[in-house]
Amino acid sequence: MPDQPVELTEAEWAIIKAVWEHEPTTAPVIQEKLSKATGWTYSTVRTFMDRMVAKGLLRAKKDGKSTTFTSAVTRDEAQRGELLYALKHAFNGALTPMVQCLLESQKFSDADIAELESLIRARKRRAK
Amino acid sequence: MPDQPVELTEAEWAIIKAVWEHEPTTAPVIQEKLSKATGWTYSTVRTFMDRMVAKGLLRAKKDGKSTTFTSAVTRDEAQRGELLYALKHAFNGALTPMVQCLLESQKFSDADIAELESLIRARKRRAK
DNA sequence: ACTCATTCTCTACACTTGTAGATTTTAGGG
DNA sequence: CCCTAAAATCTACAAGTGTAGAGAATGAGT
Repeated sequence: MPDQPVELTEAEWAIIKAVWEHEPTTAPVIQEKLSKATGWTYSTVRTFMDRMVAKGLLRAKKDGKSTTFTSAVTRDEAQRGELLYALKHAFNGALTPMVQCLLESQKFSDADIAELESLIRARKRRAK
Repeated sequence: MPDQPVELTEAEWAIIKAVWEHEPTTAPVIQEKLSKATGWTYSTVRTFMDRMVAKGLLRAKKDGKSTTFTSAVTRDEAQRGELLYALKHAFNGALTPMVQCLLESQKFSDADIAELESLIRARKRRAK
């Protein structure tokens, strides 16, 4: 588990999502996977990945010709970090207004709402 | 309403929150308000505010000696932007996992949960 | 042992963000 | 009308982020 809340830039999100889906993997593979969506060259992708290793977001193991990368943070940790950032800066740490803002976003379907209700019910059972 | 989703840096959040609380206001006032928490000098605060005007986050009107600033985005817009950013990057646009992640954060009290339930009930009534 | 394609390394550069000093402007009080 | 305190302007710089080219290393096949 990471000591500090995990914070990722936009590019880092793209990279790490690809890594999660393919790990253990290599820079050429990630470049290939992202090239369609981003147009990034090998150099660009590799620079990001090396920087992410330096930050402790990825792990690299050199093996012969090529380098194998794995994630050093889980999807869950990264998601939590992102949410925590929003919570702290935009909502001063208050959860209810945050959820409220979420609910007010027009993009909820009735099915979503139903799902939320069951999430809450489950949560209540667990909390008891 | 802003054309593009509003995105703020950490420093910009600090500034705009102070502006919302005091607007219309001036750079010296904001500096004063933030100096305790941040230690920022007038120059620093003013630089941020000018950049925020350039980005359309604040509005400035020069009047005589000093410049009056007002917000150009509402708290709601900014909050939504932050949430949208998290939703898009961390959750690939899927609301339910986002809420789920939120619910799993240990920081919810029973009262919070109850409040959420009533938010959802309200939302259902509105949606009908 | 040589060559070629793959992969890596190194270097670079522009733009953004965080931070602030130095200097100039200016309005209001004497 | 001049001085001064307050405010503004201008310039700057380090670190971080997005982006990539040029050239070196290396392993696999011949």
